Amino acid sequence: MRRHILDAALRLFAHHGFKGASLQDIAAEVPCSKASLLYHFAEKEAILTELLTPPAEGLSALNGQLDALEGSRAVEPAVTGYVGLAMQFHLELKIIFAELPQMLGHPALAVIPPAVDRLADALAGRSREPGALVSARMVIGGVAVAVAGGVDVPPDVMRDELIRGARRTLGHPHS
Amino acid sequence: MRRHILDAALRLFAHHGFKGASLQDIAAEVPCSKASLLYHFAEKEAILTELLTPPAEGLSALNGQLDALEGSRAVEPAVTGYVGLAMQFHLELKIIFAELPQMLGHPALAVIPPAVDRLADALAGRSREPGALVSARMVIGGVAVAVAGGVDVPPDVMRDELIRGARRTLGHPHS
DNA sequence: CCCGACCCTGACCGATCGGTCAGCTACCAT
DNA sequence: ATGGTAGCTGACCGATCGGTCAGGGTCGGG
Repeated sequence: MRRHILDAALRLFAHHGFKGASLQDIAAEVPCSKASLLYHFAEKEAILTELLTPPAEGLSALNGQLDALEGSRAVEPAVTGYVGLAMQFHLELKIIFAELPQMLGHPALAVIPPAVDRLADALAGRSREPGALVSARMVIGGVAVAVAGGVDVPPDVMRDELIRGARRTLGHPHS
Repeated sequence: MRRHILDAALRLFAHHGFKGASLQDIAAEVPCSKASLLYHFAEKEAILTELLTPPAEGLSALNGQLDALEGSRAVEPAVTGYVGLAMQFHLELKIIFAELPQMLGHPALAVIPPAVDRLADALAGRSREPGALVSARMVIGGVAVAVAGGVDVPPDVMRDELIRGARRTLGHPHS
């Protein structure tokens, strides 16, 4: 049941945003009563945090691996790791980008923006040059939008093209 | 006064989303009364449509120019034109990407997603190959996120880096 | 001096929001 | 049979939402 609620909430949050999808909407999608949602979850926000915990942990684990690498050695695993996470959690990613500003208010979600910053640092090859910083942000946003937007290609092709596009963006076309 | 309202609404919509920013919030930001907002604008949504009209018209005008060009000749002006629009309307762009799904419901805003599709087609050099389609979407999202996210570089440097990054993503590094 | 037009506002409306609560049902070990 | 527990729900709550309305303030032109 919790799984059904989370699935329905994931779809609705991704399509209409966190504030745009009401508990009534989620209950109608499950389907169940609104009170049943609040029996399984303490509050509406608890549903969101539980939805975003897996991708947040995935990103945190990726960052842990990337921290061991230095300089440009981190770029390639950062690209493949991020593309993999983005494709696995594409709906969650949509929520994260749409709701990113108000996440700073909720402690449980506040870990995400800094984790994105750490990923950007790895994608930039630990460089502080404006070109590297901008390119890193472009990869983060570009992969997210390409995955979220409806480009109709098979998943394995999409994954390959995302990785190659990201490498080109960063100026590391080889590998 | 209308200008003050639009400015306040632009900031709040960009930070909290359309549904996340209430008329009370906007009135407090202006500052004025909530009733005053609805004297100048028929409804809350009218504020949003008026905010998004200039970037929508700018994108439409850009698409008009790009339609005259064919194949890969459209790529370079598409890149520079889109980067220019993105930097000019970076807050509006944030709203557009966060609120993109529910725009299909409102006729006044429904023109935006197809316009984005036309831009993506130009960025892809009118190609139907998966690689070109994915790269075009990556440029659209990458530029938007890089502009919206707080990369602390001077505007002219940002503009230059965005154009170069987009060209690399598309595999057109020359020019 | 008055009038109409334009701005602006407090008070109010129904609807919907997130959240609470008492109680119903189904099940299971004793 | 019985007591307890887990799952679920309808009814309800205060707060806030977008939106309406009657009226007050402030002008410039006749």
